[in-house]
Amino acid sequence: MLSATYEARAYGVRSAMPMARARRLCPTAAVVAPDHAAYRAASVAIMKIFRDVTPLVAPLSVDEAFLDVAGARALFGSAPRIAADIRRRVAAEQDLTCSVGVAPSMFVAKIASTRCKPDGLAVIAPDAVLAFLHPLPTGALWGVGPRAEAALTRLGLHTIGDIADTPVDTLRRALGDAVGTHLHRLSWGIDERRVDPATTEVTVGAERTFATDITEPAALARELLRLSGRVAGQLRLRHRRARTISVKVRYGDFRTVTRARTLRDGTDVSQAIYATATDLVTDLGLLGAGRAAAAEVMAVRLLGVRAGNLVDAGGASKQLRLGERPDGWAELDRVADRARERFGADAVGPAALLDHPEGPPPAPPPGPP
DNA sequence: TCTGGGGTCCTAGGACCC
DNA sequence: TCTGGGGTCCTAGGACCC
Repeated sequence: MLSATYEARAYGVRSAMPMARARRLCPTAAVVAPDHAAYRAASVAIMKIFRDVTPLVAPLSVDEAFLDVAGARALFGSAPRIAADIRRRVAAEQDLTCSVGVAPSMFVAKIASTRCKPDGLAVIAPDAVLAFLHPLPTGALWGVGPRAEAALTRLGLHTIGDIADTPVDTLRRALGDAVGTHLHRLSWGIDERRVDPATTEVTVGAERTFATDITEPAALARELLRLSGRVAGQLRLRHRRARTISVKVRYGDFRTVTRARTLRDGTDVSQAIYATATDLVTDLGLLGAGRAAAAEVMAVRLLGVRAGNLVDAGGASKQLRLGERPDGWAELDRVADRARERFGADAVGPAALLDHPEGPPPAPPPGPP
């Protein structure tokens, strides 16, 4: 399940909850199929409203962004005034409510907006920051999840004020250097991060949880091919290439492992990513000749492919090494991209992914298409 | 209560180099 | 020949966020 209304949340329904459980908790709930295209369109529209105010917009997700309005005040009035105007425009143009936190720093604005949801406006003036923060529970801090909260509780710390009154070395011992130092600074309202509109992705990935656990090598290989194609497509869309390919496997018992390999050159080629991913999964004993005896093969619940160490694709194609010949896979991707552009996402795809439940495994990596 | 899918960042150990 | 320290890169795992 993707999300839940506040009425459903009153029954204990949360986002990311399995559908069956959500229905159990709230049998009267209406279930609506998601419309991702509509969400994307609304997202683009509200981000444009933000950019009408300032170029310093850092999107946090489809429906959230940080805005630095310091320079916009001369034009549009005080920060609270700007916030109210944005809320009005979003309501008028998109028929959506939104919550806005106004504060001297990003993390205080974030906490403020969280606490005035839904459809609220919270303004925390600079001299009110500590009075606002210190009574809040430690879990309200951005970056304090269940684990860190438990560790803080073991130290007898329950509020942000408690963190502020604790020596930073105590926090570092309990939570690690980075987190300990960071939380202590936040507890005093110190956050030097600036709104940076130029952030680019560090990794691109795709993963899938199976409805039922998979043991069939052919099915695993097919999914690997599909995921590799999606990742490569995202890379080409962003004009990026990846040097590191990693796979993620979650077994039936929820144990999760990752394996990664860094290549000499960055790639955005479906087949290259698929070949590397296949190698990594083979090394785990799930595919190929080294596959463990059938009885020992763990059922796989989730399979993922991720591309990291991204570099700009630039204009030039990959340097061919001595004795190396272009193999046609990159050209195949380009042709397929153009076909999908014209005829839709499902226009072309690997034959191995055609809809036959027990189809043959995809072609092995090497060899021209 | 058995847990989506997209990400970010941190830690820790090992290899390698100066 | 041995030793130390620092920096960088890579890999694996884990916490956390929306």
